[in-house]
Amino acid sequence: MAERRSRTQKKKKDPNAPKRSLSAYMFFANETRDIVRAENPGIAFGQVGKVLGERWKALSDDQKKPFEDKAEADKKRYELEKAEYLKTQQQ
DNA sequence: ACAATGATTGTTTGG
DNA sequence: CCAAACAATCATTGT
Repeated sequence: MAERRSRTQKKKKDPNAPKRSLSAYMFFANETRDIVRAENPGIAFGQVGKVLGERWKALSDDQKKPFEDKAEADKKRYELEKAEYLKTQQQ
């Protein structure tokens, strides 16, 4: 159910498309990518991705908290552009 | 009002 | 530049 669209635009949604915000995983990845790659010199691209995911959940909910916190802040960012987009499109 | 959907976010490496 | 694997997201939409 709900197949993941391999990503990369596929369909249009909105005229200005405010784009949503990032996910905690993105913030976590920003830091982990450094670690994972540091511990796995020469690791393959697809492999790192998997290892990353394992690490992500490997953390305790409290550890993801800091990441969620950033995701939370990013969401606000989206809200802002969304408001602008709505305003613009309404005009 | 409620439910489901879709679209999106960022990272990794390599030709 | 783009591709998959990884996870979250969560706002928008339609009836």
